[in-house]
Formats: sequence, C-alpha cells, structure tokens
Amino acid sequence: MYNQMAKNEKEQQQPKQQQPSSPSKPVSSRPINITLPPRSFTETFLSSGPPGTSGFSPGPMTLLSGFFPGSDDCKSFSQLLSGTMASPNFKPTDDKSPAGDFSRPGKLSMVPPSPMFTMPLGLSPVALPDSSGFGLFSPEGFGMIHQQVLAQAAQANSNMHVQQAPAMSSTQFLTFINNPAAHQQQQMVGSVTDSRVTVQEPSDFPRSYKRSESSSLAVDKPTDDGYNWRKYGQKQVKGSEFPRSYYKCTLPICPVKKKVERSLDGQVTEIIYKGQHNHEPPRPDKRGNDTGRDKRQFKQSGGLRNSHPISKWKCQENGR
DNA sequence: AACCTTTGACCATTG
DNA sequence: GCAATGGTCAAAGGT
Ligand SMILES: [Zn+2]
Repeated sequence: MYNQMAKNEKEQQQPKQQQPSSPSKPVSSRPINITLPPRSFTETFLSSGPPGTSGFSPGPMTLLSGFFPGSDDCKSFSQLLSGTMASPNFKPTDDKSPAGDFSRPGKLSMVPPSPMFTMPLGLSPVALPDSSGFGLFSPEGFGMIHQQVLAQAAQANSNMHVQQAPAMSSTQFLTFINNPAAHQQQQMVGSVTDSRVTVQEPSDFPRSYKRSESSSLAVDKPTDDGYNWRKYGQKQVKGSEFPRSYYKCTLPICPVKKKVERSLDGQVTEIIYKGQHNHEPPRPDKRGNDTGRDKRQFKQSGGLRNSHPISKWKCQENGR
C-alpha cells in the first residue's frame, strides 16, 4: 500500500521497443517519438544561432558527404553506415577479449536498427555544439545530427568509429569514445564492442587534443557538453572494467540521458547519449557567471530507500 | 535552501 | 521459471 505501487508504476520503459511482439510489454513504445514542445527550437537555432554554439554549418556536412558516398541529405543513417562500411577503411575488429573477461556471445552481424556512433574524442563534447540535442526530433533531423557529429569528428581529424548496435534500446544512442589516453585503448574498446562495426579513419591524430580532463576535472564534471546532468546511478557492466555512470538531463522536460564510462584515472572511455534535448543549453556563455554552485563534485554515501509515491518524469523518454 | 552524488535495492529484459 | 545483466529509483548525505 505504500511503495509497491510506486515501484511498480515507475516507468517501465526500458530498452526494446522495436519488437512489437514483446510479451511483457504492454506499453506501446515508439522508435523515435518525443513530445515536441509547441515551438521548434530548430527555428531558434536557425534563426538566432546562439553565440556559444556554432550552430548549423553546412560546411561539415558537405565534408561528411565526401566521406560517405551515398549519403545525400538526411537519409537513413543505415545507408550512411552502409556506405561507410563499403569503404576500404572499414575494418571489423575481430580480435576480442583484450580486456579480459567479457564473454559476450554478441552478435557480430551488423543490424541497422539503431545507429550508434563511437568516436575517440580528440575533441571533448564541448567542441560539439550539442551532440545529443539539436532540437530536432524527426528522424531526418536525427540523421542530420549524426552527420554533424561525424562531420565534427572528421573535421577534428580524429579517427572516427562508426558503430552500429544490434538493437539498441530507445531512441538513439550516440556514442563517443573518448580516448585521449591512447589508441591502444580505443582499439580495445572497439574490440570489446564486439557487436559493433568499427570504421577507422587513418588520420594523424594529434594527441595534444586531449583536454585537461586527464587529472583535473576528470572526476569533477562528467564531460561538459553545455547541459546540466544529474547522476542517478552507477553500475559496473561486465563488458567494461570501469563503472558506468548514468546521467539524466536536469531539465524535467528533457528526456535525454547519458551513460558515461570512466576509468579510474578519470578518463572517459565511453559516452553514450540517449535522446535529444528539447531545450537550449542552459549556459551558452560560461563567463564569470556562476549561476550554479561550485562545479565541485559531491561525494557522500548513499542511503536506504524507503518509499516514495512520486514518479517525476515518466512521460517523456521516447514516446510516452 | 537547492541541488547533486552516492549507493543498495528494485525492476525489466534476455538467455 | 530462474539466473544473469543492465537500467532506474530514491533515501541519505554533502556541497
Ligand atoms: Zn536536456
């Protein structure tokens, strides 16, 4: 009579939604469908173009086009990927288990239900205007985003990994493999992610790109991408030796979540964005304006949970 | 005071 | 149906 309901009700929107014939999944889930606010931010972006963000630049896109033969505009990203795979550069990493213990049967097949991007972040998310949220909700828009991301990556001259997940969960997952440490690790990751395709661009990647997240703000802030995040969980996944942290955009109306994997040193090994922000970045300018508090990290022990009949945001996600 | 992190337990999905 | 895994919740505690 107290908490059970709360727990039950919760939000049972986990992964999986492409299989309409899911047994215990009465909720109708949609692939890409977010509650779009009355007005489109797209306009805002196109119209004003925030000072902080670079906005939309057709430049990179074009570049991308060059990279991916067959990608016209915003077609299905699958196509794009296909094109990429067709590239001679594409090389599936067969070696697995450099990490050690991750005996994942994994499906090596490349299924294109949900695109997944992985790129060694020579450039931190900051560089990207908004990898996870441009305010575009349509699949087309999403494609665009991907392209942008790719473009950015390409522009950065960093090796980029295009990975495809077999069957992701909800909307989309943008994965950035931040690997300032070295390529070796990145390779490792690629291998670890058995079920994904890895596309490597042979480019001289100046390692000087790595930001100061090596030791300073590594643990402090989870990759500033211009948005505020609240950590709501941490787990140790088998595939990775490092714990994975789960973050949620602080905006209650924003469904965006992100999973960040950090090594003990604080190096971000993997960042997975899910969904897209339906709002502009809270802090376009980061001058001496410290509206928030200190960007210090908090650390304390957790507690026990008792009961709470409240379910904050459970209508968003990917289609209420 | 508001907000965020920590953390164990709960839950959902998959094999 | 159970076990394993991953994802989320929410109390407690810090900043
Ligand atoms: Zn957001």
